[in-house]
Amino acid sequence: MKIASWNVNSIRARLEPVTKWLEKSKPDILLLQELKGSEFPVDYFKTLGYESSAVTQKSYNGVAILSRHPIETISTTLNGDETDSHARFLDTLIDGIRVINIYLPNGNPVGTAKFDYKLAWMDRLSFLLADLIKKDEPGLIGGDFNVIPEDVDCHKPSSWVYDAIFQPESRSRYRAYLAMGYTDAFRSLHPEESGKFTYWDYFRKAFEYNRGARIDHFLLSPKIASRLRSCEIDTGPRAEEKPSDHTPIVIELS
DNA sequence: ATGTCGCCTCATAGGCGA
Repeated sequence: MKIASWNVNSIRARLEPVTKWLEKSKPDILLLQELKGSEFPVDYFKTLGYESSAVTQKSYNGVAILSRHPIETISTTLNGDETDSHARFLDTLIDGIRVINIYLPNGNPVGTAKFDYKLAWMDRLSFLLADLIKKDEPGLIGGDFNVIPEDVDCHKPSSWVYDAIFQPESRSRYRAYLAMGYTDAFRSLHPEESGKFTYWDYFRKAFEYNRGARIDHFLLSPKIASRLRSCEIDTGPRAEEKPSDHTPIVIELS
């Protein structure tokens, strides 16, 4: 079972790259973030052989799951704040696995309500994660976490010190997820590797110089972690014309 | 501070979010 996650920075602008990548990589499941529009092309992906479930919003955010297997949508909102209307969360059941797609708030600039929202969102997510552990469910949470877990997960820590994705408050919450028993799929299989990123700025030839950050992750619940066979970052799409600023991360489960 | 995208509109330029 091959499962991938990709922040596409507008599904409309990225329809060709996504199609090309699906046909080449043939994942069973693809988690998409930053759809950036009210419409999701359900029928189009159906012609490519993928079922879909999407949570959309005008202009901003938006998450979707494509799957070759039937999708049971469990929830389109993250518990804990009735006033939160952002399209950032999609909880599903596919082939007996809880598949949760998140677009965690960026949180910049630090010191504003946006950063408070990010931290509150991370706290709300922790309750769901604790629940999955308690019920001993096979599940995974994938997506754009907007968190650089460790210094090795960016090209140069000093250039991120004022960024919300690098703040101690963001990173300690991410580490608390791991302390609960979740496995960071990429890091567990590549414990020492540096310079492996999923996101690079559009500016200043960041990709060419590999000045990026590892902020797109798969967290595996204890019940499913032993099934992890591989986790790789596919930098191919980032090198193409008109790319997203993120590139796909791919896991394989036995 | 800056750079570059993609979105939207009090729309073909500028603001917002990333």
